[in-house]
Amino acid sequence: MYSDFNIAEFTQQLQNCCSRAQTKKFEKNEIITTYIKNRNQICILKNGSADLVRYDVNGNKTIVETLKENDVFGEIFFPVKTNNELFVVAKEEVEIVYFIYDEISYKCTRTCKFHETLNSSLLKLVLNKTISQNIRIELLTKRSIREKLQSYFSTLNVSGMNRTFKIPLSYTDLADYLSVDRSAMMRELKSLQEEGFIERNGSKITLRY
Amino acid sequence: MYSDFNIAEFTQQLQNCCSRAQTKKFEKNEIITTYIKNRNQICILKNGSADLVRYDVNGNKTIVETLKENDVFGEIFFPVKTNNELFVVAKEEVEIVYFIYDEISYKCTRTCKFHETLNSSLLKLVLNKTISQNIRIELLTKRSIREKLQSYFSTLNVSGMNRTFKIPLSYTDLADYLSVDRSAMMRELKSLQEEGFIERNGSKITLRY
DNA sequence: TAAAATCTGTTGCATTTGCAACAAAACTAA
DNA sequence: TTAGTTTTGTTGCAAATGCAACAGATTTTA
Repeated sequence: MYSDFNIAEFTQQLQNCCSRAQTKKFEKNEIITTYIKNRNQICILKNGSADLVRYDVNGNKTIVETLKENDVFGEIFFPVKTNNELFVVAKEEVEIVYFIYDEISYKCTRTCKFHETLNSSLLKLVLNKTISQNIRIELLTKRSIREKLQSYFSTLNVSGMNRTFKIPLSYTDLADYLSVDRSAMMRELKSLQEEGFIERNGSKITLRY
Repeated sequence: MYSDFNIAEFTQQLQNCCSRAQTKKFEKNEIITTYIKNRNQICILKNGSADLVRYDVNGNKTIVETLKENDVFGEIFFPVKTNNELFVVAKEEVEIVYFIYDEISYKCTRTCKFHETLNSSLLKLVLNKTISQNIRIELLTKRSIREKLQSYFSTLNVSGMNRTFKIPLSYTDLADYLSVDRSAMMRELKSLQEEGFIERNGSKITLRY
């Protein structure tokens, strides 16, 4: 929605400003951050991709969010009191910019031009996040695995043009993202294929409806 | 998290400012807004309660959000392109303040003190919304009805002190909120009771674990 | 206050989903 | 290149969930 907002530029300004924003690199499979303390931390993924993951008491893994270039994440988006172990894992080499909201927001001397537009920029960032979350919520409220898959496919097929696409997750991860059993999901994929709704070749899917 | 932020005061300022924010009242069961156009509308519930509801093609009802006093909602939080019929229904007499984000944000003459802090206030509002959504997402990723119920109960029992509380929804609505079948949910409530995890008296629940 | 509408509680049965397990394929690291 | 690890694909079976239906309780409306 806020495509007019240039996040790359914003990130650049953030790094130049006050030295309060830091950049850090991570290797594949490294843990970027754990959500424990209440540090009001905000992070922006400059490049690469990552998963926000939760394990519950039974050892069930859930991929809470999939993060790609220019997505924001951080403790500030979560309630202070949480029972769960939440962390962000790099899926490839990534670079992130992170800062503490309060530091950037209040403690800076409001002299640079950047600070005047800071809140407005952050607002756009967070509004975009809200929209993503609502899409996620819509998927999760779907009652059956079939509907969840269809909902997921439709997000990959945003423009409605590319009826063939590659799933950017392993099927194991996809099940953890849809919050369903993997074998049941595979079964459903098979049914969708047999009933002619999709064609499937490895991680490549073609919609046929 | 941002308890320092006084939303009542903010709403007041909003109404005084530029005449661009409007107030409106609705009776119980009236539709407050439908999410169709992309008006970048933001609403604040001044008092009362409401549900953000979706019906899918099969007629399944989902309560996407439950809204109470001082909660924000509006089209701005949803993707432009949506397949679903989304609307907000008043559960009792309500009063809302609404405005179009772009109008407030850009078109005002930036002379009043209010406008200087507008973006920062909106940011806090939206950050709080993000947190609520993450709590909602956590609930929805729970794999079983039992876990969903427990997750829901724990949000009602935030302080951890009031182990007895009244469910602010009918059981019919609760099922639509958890996105599960009502009879299956009732069965699960019965099991929880029989196994001694809860006591139940109408809409009053006492946690026993 | 009576009638209508909605909600609660419950059940039997069908369907879906989860679990456990395993072999084959694909990928990764030494 | 090879051994180890992870992913994919599949199945049988158990458990959970959904569906349909209905009676009684409760609430709303006329």
